[in-house]
Amino acid sequence: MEHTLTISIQDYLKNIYELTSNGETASTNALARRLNVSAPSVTGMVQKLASSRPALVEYQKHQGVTLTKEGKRAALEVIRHHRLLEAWLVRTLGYAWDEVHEEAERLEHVISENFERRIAAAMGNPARDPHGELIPTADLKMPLDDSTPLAMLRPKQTGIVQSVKSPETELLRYLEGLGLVPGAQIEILAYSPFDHNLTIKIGRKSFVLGFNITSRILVEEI
Amino acid sequence: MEHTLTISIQDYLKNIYELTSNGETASTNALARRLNVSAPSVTGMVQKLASSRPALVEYQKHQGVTLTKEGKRAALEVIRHHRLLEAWLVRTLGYAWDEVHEEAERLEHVISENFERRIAAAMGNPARDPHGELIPTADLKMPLDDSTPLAMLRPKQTGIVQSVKSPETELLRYLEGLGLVPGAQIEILAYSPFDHNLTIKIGRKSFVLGFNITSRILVEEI
DNA sequence: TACAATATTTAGGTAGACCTAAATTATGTT
DNA sequence: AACATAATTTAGGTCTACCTAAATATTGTA
Repeated sequence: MEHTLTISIQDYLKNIYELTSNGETASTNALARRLNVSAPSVTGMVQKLASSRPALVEYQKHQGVTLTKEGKRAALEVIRHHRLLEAWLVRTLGYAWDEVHEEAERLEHVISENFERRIAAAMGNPARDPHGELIPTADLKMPLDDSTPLAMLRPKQTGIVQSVKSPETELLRYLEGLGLVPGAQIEILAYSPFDHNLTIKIGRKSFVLGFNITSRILVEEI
Repeated sequence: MEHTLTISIQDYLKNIYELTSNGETASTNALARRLNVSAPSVTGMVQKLASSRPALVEYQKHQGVTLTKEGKRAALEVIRHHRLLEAWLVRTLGYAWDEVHEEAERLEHVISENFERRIAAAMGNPARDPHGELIPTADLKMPLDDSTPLAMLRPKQTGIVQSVKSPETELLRYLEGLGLVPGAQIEILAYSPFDHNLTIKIGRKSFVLGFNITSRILVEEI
């Protein structure tokens, strides 16, 4: 029952997990974009994953892909590795939160279960990575997330930043400069309905962010 | 001038380095055995490495392989990664000295220079790994090793164990049980010329080891 | 020095993960 | 409802790193 999952396959599963977390299927094109691979390559791989036994994905021509139970487990394993590694790199090697992604991206595929257990234990089994993202538990369940996208908040509402979903170094640095990091208290000052810009206050500073950014930040309303 | 060295190539170079450290060329068969690969596969890869520009190995049909300057640099880089990782795993994650090899074997190919620098600095740039093997310096020179194989010592001689060259968990555990680890003080009690067995004393215990083992242990004579 | 044993290489394939170009299916308008 | 556009798949390759079987060198020894 044990597959040997290649690095490529692990990457496909991880990305399918992320694309389907909203309940929709993952399209060939969307996957191709994320994986930096051509669309035909995705079709081929997805066909293979669907016909492997046990199947890792559910797939109907032209209908997009979803993960099977086995595929989801494997995806969560990779995501757990990734997020634990990010936390580990920040906490024990002094990496900045914007430089861990790339390193974790390569390490996630090669660490043993032993390594995983050891870093998790050494950190006291953290619930979130440095970007505030939830870390799947050791038995591979993704904890419930009760946060809302910052983009949904309106003037007068306040919240605490939970997580920032982005692998882009530049954006992360920019947000850090604004103080917009997990844990920060924010208040919405204004909303412009046409461009979906929000004016946000943190401490005494305030600034305006577009939907592009606010949709990628999750907050806990208070 | 920057090659992209695949994991396979890195493994070839590392093993060629080790096989040629005695000044001889590395034979196709010896490499095949170490890499767990067929002899024809080695021939093919070695031809490729010899004709790449810049060439990573020197190779003449039927004459075995040696590393070029570039190949040696690349090999030392991998070996530095490996040994730093072993030290890191033991020191910060509490791995036992006999379980680090396998983990380091996979991680060595994917860590960044940034990661390498950080763990080296965090450990204060250690000179040796947990097996006592010398770690190539940051500028990729292998420090001189003034130690002698234990197998060369004769009764009355004493020394301090420097390193144990073996990836085998069982042997390492066995030696640890005997107290034969880097740093241990030893004295030779007896030598049998026919089978090359040595009787060795550590603390109050003494035991007999065959050439197979004594040739893989390096000591500093005192 | 000749020849068997051993080491190495050549020849011809395979599997995985890609790619481009061309064909097909879906979709969104008008 | 028809058709252009976009999304997806099929067809046909490539490249890397393997493999086995067969051919060829090298070597040690009779």
